[in-house]
Amino acid sequence: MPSGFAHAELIAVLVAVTANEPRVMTLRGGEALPYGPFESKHRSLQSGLRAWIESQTGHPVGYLEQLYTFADRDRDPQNPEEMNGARHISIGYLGLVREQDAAGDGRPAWHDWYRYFPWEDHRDRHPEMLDAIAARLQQWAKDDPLRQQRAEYLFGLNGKAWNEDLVLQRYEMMYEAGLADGAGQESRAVFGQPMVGDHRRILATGITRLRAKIKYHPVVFELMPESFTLLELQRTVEALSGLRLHKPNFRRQVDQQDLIEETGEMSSGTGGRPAKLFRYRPAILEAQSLSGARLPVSRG
Amino acid sequence: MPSGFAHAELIAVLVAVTANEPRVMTLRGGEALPYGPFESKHRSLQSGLRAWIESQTGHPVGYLEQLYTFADRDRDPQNPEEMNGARHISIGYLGLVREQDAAGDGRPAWHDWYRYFPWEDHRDRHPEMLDAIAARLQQWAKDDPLRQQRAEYLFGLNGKAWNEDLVLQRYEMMYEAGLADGAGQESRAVFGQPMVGDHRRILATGITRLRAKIKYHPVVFELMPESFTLLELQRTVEALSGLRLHKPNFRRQVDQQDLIEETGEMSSGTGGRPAKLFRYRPAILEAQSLSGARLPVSRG
DNA sequence: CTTCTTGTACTCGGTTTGAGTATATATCCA
DNA sequence: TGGATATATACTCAAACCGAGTACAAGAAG
Repeated sequence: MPSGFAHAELIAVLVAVTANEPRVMTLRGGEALPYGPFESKHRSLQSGLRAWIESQTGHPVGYLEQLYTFADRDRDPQNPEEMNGARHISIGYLGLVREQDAAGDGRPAWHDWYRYFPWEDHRDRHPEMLDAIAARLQQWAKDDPLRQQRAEYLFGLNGKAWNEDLVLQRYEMMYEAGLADGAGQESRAVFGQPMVGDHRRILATGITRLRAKIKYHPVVFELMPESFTLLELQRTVEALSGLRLHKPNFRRQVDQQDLIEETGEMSSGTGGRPAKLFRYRPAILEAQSLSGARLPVSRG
Repeated sequence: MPSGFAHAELIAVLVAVTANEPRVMTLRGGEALPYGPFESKHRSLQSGLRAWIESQTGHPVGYLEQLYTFADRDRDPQNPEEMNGARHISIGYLGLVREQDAAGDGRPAWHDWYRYFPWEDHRDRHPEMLDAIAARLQQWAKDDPLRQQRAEYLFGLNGKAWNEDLVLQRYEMMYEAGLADGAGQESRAVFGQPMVGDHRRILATGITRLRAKIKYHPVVFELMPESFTLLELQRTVEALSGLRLHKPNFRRQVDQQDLIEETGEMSSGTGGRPAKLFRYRPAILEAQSLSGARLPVSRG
């Protein structure tokens, strides 16, 4: 087999938010992400994947973005022989689909993504699991000040602030420390549900990307129904970020962006005062930047 | 050839900044980016590519990041038969190397990247070429209000502000309009030096990524020598972003980030008052975020 | 010693952001 | 019927940040 040839496939992190929980599409009882070889009939990977996903979920993909190409040599320790010398390449994609209506005929299974990363949900309480993780990490790092410092930073220990964007880096440190996968040292407890091969890492990559993206690009709306209340929008962002947001400020931000408009209708009250319904305004192309970082430009 | 097998290679956008000009490494007299099949001997793509680059340039790569995987069917219209059915995949990387000392023995050629995108340099004047481009675009869009609006947004026409981050989107629109490549309609002038296949698009992807990245991650320092003055740092950022920055504000920002420290030495005056020399402080891991986007978090 | 060029410190007003308060309008249930 | 409860929505206020500009310091060049 000539060098330069490889076995290549697509793998997708498909996200939906239902009932304020972020969900991800899985196979094999939740232990694998959907994947498959790509067909050559479509012009671009993007369009081929889009068609495939729609056939699988029965729903159009609102947003699709390439995530990362995974190609390290020891990716899949399960069958190293099968590919007789060729490298194994997976091109990962992140896709957002609108709320799926209760799992359809049931083949694709959607699972709460916090099942795989329980320590990432800081909406209602500080996850207790974090204390156990911190203890194990501290032991792992006890002879290495750099590791300690990094653990503090990544996991918000010793008064450091929690940064919701560091999903992948946290997972990688846990993996290194043997807390993520039973493969190496199987005696001790492992945190979060494992997945096949490196699928959990790929999922972490997807979550990381999405958490970063919602801050400066209005992709959340790809997860919302046609019309929604401001609180529903907020709950969706909270579900993704794993944080509770400050309601008045959230509203103000959304308002300033000019991304939504009233539909004129009201929500059919689910317990409190009815709320105005809004719809997304594909605001003059994707011109908006939900708070783009700035350089100190000079005029003249 | 079974579906799922593909011809795979690496392609690199290698950037350095010399004499306040952003340069990119090229082959074939500046018409191609460096590329090649990957070797299987290294554990990860990253480490293999790193070794390869260092052997080519004679310099260590400071920063290396995966860019994008290009795999569309009609990527390389030059030799569609050669791969008998297998798809052609290129995994693109962005690499930053420190100032190369005057091109060494000359094999790898470094070229100012504005040679390929002359309209992207707004440091000293509004590029005249933009007017010609605007005219051609306006004609191309004259029957389509959406195209018009998008052109205004992308190219800062009719009083709209110029956004330096939209390099790739601008290039893609020009490509669509037939302004980027002589292949389609060869009669009219084409803007910027073309490259082989889709290499120019890949370069645009790299520039886009880098311009976005310098705003929230301190990667600029990978392009700087050991010690440098604040103005040198500013000039480097300006070279990359294609903008002039406001000096006092730039200094304030850099100061606040706590990313650099004085070396104690002074610059050997190149014309004016000597400046303090600074060095990068690998500030407590990559904890810094040069102005991270915020969500309106709530406490409690 | 004057002018040029670059470096460095400071000011000032407008905008954004974090945090909190007050009030409106529904449903639920005793 | 009339709280209690839950949600919706409008304001306030101070701190931080940012864009823009000014003033002055210090070496180099003529």
